[in-house]
Amino acid sequence: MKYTRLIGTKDILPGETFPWIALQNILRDTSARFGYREIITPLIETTNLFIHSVGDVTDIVSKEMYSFKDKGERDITLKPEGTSSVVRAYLENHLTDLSKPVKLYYIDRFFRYEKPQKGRYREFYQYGAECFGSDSPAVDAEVIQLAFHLLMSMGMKDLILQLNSIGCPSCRPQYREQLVAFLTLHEKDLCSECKLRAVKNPLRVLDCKKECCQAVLAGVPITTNHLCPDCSQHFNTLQDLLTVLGLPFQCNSRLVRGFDYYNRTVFEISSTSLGSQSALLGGGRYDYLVEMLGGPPTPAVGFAMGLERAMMIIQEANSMDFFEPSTHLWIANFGGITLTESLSIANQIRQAGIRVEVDLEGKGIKKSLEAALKRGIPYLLIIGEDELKNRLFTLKDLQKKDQQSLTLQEIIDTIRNSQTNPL
RNA sequence: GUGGGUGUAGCUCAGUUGGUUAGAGUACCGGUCUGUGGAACCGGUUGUCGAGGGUUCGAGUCCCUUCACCCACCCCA
Repeated sequence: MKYTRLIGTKDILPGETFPWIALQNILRDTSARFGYREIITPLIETTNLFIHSVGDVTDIVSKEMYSFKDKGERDITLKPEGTSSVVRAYLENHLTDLSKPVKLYYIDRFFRYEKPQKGRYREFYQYGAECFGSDSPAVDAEVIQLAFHLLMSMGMKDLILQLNSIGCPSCRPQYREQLVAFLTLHEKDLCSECKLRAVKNPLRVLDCKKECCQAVLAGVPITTNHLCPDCSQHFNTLQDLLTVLGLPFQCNSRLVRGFDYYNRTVFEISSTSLGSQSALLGGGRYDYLVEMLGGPPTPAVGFAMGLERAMMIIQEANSMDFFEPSTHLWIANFGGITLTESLSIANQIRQAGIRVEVDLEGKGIKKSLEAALKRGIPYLLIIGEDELKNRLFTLKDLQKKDQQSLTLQEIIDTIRNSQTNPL
């Protein structure tokens, strides 16, 4: 094979595209039901945007970005995540002037230089929702409600919501201090990576899965015990709201996120029916990011969902019905004038919204019959010289196995009125 | 980045202790068949046996290297 697809990329083939589109339809429809509006941002951004928003000590920025210089010597990066771009566009296009809260969503593709495995690619699709301009816990609750609504519209079950609060600039420093003190005390028992994390990004130590670290973490100071009164109240109100809304959750004091811009609420929804790559969706509050990127103080909440993993669950559970439009009518002909006429008649029938294909090689009835049956096409139209004489064509119903001589209009009516393969 | 598994036709797979020109099914194309049912029969195309090197008179088979895919770790969605 001379050319092959790049590692970690995927072709979506005929037969697979329609489930994707159907999934996107669900995402758009559900988002609209919550008042979210779609935003489309460029695939590329300046590299600094991600360094400043996601954080330069995160794995994504430090080793997973597709970055390059363009011919104008500009530093450019293929988007590794969506929130940074949305915030940039929100500021650059003065969406700050819209009445708050501003609710946006995106369906986009992103790039991360990671080792591919099940449900994870280097080029991947994400849906994301972002809500700007309110620090009310009701926004957190509604965003989580949207997340559940989306997943359930896809027919998903076995969902687990994990919830935590990681505080704000007025309470996190103190917590961080205690955490670092604790980690320093137990430094010798931590794994080599966590020894580094303890200095650079101590919160990340909390979700290390290594046994040695887990043992140490048994006695670790817990974020939710160190929240300031405002954060604490915010977190409690959110939990009350979720309870009232009937959204089941587990508080997990070890839950943290991989991006630096989060504060207060963080959450993750996973599915027990996935293997190791079980996280379907994750997000949280980022009240300081807009300001960090040069905008006015603007509290915000959001989450992102990986669509490959969602597709895997949907397909395994067979939980969505996909309808791919397929051809209604195949036209058999005998070449020459009958082929020319077939092309012309096909277009007349298409005007009525019917999906028509013509035997472009004029190989006669037998071959067309086989072709139509092989493709599962329900109707076959025969256009030969006999038919052309009196403009009465032979329409075969391949399911009922009968045929009749009809005018063009009668053919259109017959196909439109049939229940198979609707328009 | 680390570890394990797998690579033979578009797809599913045979291929003996190393032995001639690498096979089957399926798919695809053509014919029987220039106006009627998914068939049947006949014929045809497709492989650098993942790639490179080594051992050998001889390698799909043994050895080394490498690449890709799958799975797990890491990380993330």
